[in-house]
Amino acid sequence: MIESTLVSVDVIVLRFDRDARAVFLGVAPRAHEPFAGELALPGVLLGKGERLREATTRAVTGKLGLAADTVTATGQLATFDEPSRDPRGPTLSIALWATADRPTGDVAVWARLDEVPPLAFDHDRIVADCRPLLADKLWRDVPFTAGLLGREFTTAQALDVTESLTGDRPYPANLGRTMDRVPGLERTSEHAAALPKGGRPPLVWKWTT
Amino acid sequence: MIESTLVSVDVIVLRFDRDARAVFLGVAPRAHEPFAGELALPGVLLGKGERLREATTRAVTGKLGLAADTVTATGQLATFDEPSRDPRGPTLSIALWATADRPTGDVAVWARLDEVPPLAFDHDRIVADCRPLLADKLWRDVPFTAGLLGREFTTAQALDVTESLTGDRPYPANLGRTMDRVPGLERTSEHAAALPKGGRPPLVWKWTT
DNA sequence: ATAATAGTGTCTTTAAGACAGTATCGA
DNA sequence: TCGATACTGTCTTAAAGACACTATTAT
Repeated sequence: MIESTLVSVDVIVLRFDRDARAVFLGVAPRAHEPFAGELALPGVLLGKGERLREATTRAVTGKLGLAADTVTATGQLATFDEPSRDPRGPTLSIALWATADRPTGDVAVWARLDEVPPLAFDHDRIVADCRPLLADKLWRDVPFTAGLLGREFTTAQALDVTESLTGDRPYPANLGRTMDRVPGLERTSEHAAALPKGGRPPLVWKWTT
Repeated sequence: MIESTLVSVDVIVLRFDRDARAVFLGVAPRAHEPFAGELALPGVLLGKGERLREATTRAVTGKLGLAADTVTATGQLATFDEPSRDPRGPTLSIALWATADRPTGDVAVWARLDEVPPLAFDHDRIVADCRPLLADKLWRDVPFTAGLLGREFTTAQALDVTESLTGDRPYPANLGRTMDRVPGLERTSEHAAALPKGGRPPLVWKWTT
């Protein structure tokens, strides 16, 4: 029998903050060596027979301290196999994404996706490599998009999320047409609450499912 | 220490047969239980510290009997974590793709991609789930496309590959414009050898790298 | 010449991008 | 009313799709 590589699961947890109008990445200082005290993606070793989905929840609750029901969706990104990525020995890292709807707990540090601080292990590289994959999922991967934006949102919020993920802000009218083509997404005639600074109250988009 | 899941690597090996004008999937009858004698994707257990690229080559040479230098490119597809996928116990399967340029050895069975026979384990599902990912790589992932088509090819061959992967055959003129936009691909003014049945000799496309 | 295959030019459709102009709120 | 925000309609550009037509070969 071949001696097997350990498999770790590292999670890119995203949360859209409606007040800050930006998408944030959840990281946490490491409790143990190596890299004790340094910020890192939440990650755990995959147990025997454990599903990736379970390990994702375990990482997000255990390492970030989020409540399990704040995780709205999860999925795969890519696998990193550089043998020297962990000083303790060769491990495979499966990068996954998760979306959270509110910042429960007090361990997590939330960093704007466009200002991610240096991270432990090869996590900088994981984030850098996965960013285009995440940007590509927006408006194409429905669970991801719905997980990030929530059940109801306005065009302005959709613009904020798009800007955080892709780095550029589309014209509202054009994004509206893109959203019209997203299956399961519906432009309602409901008005959201008016904004603090005044201005026309925006219409609400909803998922039909 | 948590007991770790075993990691296997299963490879979708693709080869374009210019005579048969179609893309073929490389599979082989299993030598041992479980599923002895049944066709399966070439797969191996990932060794400790082994790179995915090495394991891919090991699977393709060991299980399909191909010479190592027939593999023209490799890459990742997705991870399958169903715990009951292997009757011997829970294993994670990382699905990878590889392209081969000729059918060396005598173990491999080459099945047309549109007529894949039933396979062992959950390999039917792996192939089914990965087919859209493969179709998406064509003309977008340059190493994949070049690995499949080879250094030089004609428009007719590009049409054949596209049809095998996507299930529908574009108009030659339109595919030509798509190829004009592929970085590193060049429309030459060289003519390929005339065809057996007559007809105008086609022009040759080449990779500049 | 004819069958067979390859390549070119153009029209149509769809999606993305860019704006000007209009609408609706709070103060 | 004015500043601030939201929505609508239209023009432009780029890509994909669909063909009619022309070109070059073997027989």
